[in-house]
Amino acid sequence: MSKRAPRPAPRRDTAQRRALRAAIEQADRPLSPGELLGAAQRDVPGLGLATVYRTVRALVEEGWLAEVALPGSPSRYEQAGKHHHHHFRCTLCDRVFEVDGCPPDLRALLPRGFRLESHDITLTGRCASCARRG
Amino acid sequence: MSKRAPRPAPRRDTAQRRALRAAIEQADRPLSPGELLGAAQRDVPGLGLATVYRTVRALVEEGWLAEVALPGSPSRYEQAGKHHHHHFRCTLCDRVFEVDGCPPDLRALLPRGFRLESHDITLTGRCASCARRG
DNA sequence: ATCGTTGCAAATGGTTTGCAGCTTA
DNA sequence: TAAGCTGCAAACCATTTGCAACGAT
Repeated sequence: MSKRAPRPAPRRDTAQRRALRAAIEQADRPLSPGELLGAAQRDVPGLGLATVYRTVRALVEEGWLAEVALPGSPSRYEQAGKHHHHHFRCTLCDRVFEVDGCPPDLRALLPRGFRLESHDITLTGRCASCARRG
Repeated sequence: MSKRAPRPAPRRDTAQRRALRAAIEQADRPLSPGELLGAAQRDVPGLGLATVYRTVRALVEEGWLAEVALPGSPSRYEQAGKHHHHHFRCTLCDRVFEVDGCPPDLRALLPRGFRLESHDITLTGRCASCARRG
C-alpha cells in the first residue's frame, strides 16, 4: 500500500510565524494576505509576502487557520474551529466581518438528485462605520 | 458638471459575438470563459480567449449578460434578467447550476448598524449525474 | 552542523491590454 | 474608407515556487 502523506514536516518557531499568529489572534475579523502582511510587519519589518502565503498555507493544513473564500474578492483567513457562521463584505472599505446565524432549509433549494456538501453565504453592503459615514 | 460615461461605443455584429451569444443562449447553466471559448469555437474555430473576455465584458456592460462570481472558483456567466436565484457548484465536474428559491430573513443575520445591499449563496456538492456515478 | 525557513525574484494561472491587420457598416 | 474588432503576445494581479542565505534546534 502507498504511504499516506506522513504529516506535514515538523515546524520551527520563528519570529515571522509568531507575528502572523498574533496578528490573526488579535484581529476581530478575517484578514487578507495583504492585511496580514501589514499587521505582522509591525513585529517583523522585513517580512515578505511569500512568507505570509507559505505560513498561511501551513496553518491551514495544520488546522489552526480557516480560509474564507469570497465571490469576486481574494480570500481572507480566520482562526479555525469557530462555530458555523457566514460573512459580510463592506463595499466601501472592503473589510470582511463574521455574521452569526444561518438560514434553515437550504437543502430545500437543491434540484432533484443533487447532493449538498456545504454552502457559503456572503452578505454585501455597508458595515456599521461606513454606513454612518456615507 | 462632468460628462457621464456616454454609453459604450456602438457595437458591430461579428461572427465571434454571434457565436458567443448563441453559446450562452443554448447553455442550460452559467459558463466559464473557457467553456464559452470551447462552445463558440465550434462556430468560429480561430476564436481567441481575449475576444471571449472582451465580449463578455461588453455584454455585461450592455446588461445582456450577468456575472456569476463564486467563492474560490472563476466566474461564470449567464443571461441577465432572470428572476432572483442562486447557484450550485459540483465538486466533481466543476460545473455550476442555477438553483431556485432563496431563504427569507437574511437581513436578520446582519450585525447592528450594517446595511445590506445584496447577498450570494453558493451551494456545493455533487450534481445529479456526479452523485449517481460516485 | 543540520535542515527547515526566509526573502527575493522568477514562474504561474486567470484576466487584461497594446498593437497591427482585418472587417463591418 | 474609417472605426470598431480580432488574434497574438506582452502585461497584470494574486499566488506559488526555485534558490541561496539564514537561523532554530
